[in-house]
Amino acid sequence: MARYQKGHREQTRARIVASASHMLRAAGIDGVAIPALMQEVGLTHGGFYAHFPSKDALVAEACTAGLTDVATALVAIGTAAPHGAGLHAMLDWYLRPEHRDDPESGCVLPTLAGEIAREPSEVRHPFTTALVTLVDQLAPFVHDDHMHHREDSALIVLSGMAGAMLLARAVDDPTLSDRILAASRDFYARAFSTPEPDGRSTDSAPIDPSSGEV
Amino acid sequence: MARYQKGHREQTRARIVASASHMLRAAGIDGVAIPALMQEVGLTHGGFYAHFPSKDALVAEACTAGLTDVATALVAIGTAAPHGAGLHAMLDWYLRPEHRDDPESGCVLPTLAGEIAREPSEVRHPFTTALVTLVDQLAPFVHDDHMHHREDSALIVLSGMAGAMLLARAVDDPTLSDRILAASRDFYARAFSTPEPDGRSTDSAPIDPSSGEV
DNA sequence: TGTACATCAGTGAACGCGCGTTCACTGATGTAC
DNA sequence: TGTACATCAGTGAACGCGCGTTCACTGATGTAC
Repeated sequence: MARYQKGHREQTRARIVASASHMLRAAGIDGVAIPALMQEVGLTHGGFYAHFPSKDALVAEACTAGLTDVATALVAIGTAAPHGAGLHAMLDWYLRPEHRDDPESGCVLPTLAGEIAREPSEVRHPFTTALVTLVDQLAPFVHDDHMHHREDSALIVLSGMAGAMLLARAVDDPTLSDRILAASRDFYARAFSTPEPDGRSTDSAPIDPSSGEV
Repeated sequence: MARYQKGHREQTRARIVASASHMLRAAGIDGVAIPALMQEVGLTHGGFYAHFPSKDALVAEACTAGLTDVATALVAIGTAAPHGAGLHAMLDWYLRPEHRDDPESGCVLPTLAGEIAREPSEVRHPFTTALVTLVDQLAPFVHDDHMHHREDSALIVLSGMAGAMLLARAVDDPTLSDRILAASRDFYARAFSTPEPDGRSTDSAPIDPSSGEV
């Protein structure tokens, strides 16, 4: 073995987490085996336990990392949009068919939240912390007349998007799947977009949703 | 072995499907092993393959059965509610904490849809058919000013409820979990309830949600 | 009425397989003296 | 300057285990003649 540069170990660890984060979204927690993961990273499986005490520890970290990635992407898209159109841009980005067809690089919630609910708190606790952070970052982009707390509205939009993507992916019929996404996109945009000074809602032009992965 | 009464075989098959339907919601598809399932039914694992050609075939049938159960329960609750308050009653029933805490007897969507998305069409196709039926049954209870199709509104409510339950179960913090459920309940009730003749929406009294399992 | 055989739901040992995890080992470099 | 040893990321055989599935068998009953 070649001698390693400083920080090599940390880099390897980060590569394991990044690969795991993508493989978990694609195949689910039970669908990812340590040997396959380490092969993807370019190492042999034995080395895994030099970096993580158990598969659960890796799952906890990879899920959290995936959720943080979504948060970053959503905030970037909301911020890049014209003033008042941030939520609309986020909805367009999240609920587009390309996202549905690429779960590996997409939001963690539709792919993994169902399994996370059955994981030990070692996984669920850091996941919860990351989710709260995501909700806090979403809140400034969400408007609602009736709610006192923007975080409530952010929770509703986030769970609504996740639920729509969940069903759109589970369903066998492409037409129905597209319809779930389109109907939800329109609905949440109408329900939560910032009203213009004159009182109408902002049905602003859609933002180009073709930018890269989460 | 005792000789069997007429229809015994069909009854055994139905018992396997019913047990599987509950066990799958509790532990996920990968979390249910054929030996454990057959033990639950009171038989040995070898007999399984006299009833089903494979685990996938059972999963397809059990998921569909679970979804049909939810449809039946929701329609019963919506129908029993006072006129115009059906959706409100369904939301109260679906999004209550007791449902969150008893996934085994609850809706299939938050527990299994994420895994179903990765299953072969042998599973996804019958699931889709059952979902369409559920949406058609929900549609009469849903009202919306903006949409032309009630089925779109029903899809939105259903995916919104599933998404809220998905996150409420994944999260580690009971207060946050309750908050997700309560906020979604209020929001969808406001957004989709039938308007009264005078134009106000029906914020009717909550229906007793203490009735049995799905 | 008696005997031989078919039926049929269920049994349980056995199969190959891949999993998570452990551990003795490798081999290139850094450090002590 | 030379030698002995420590360090350290990674290797790969091996462990016990439980999975989905197969299959020869059981034993009580129904049916043919």
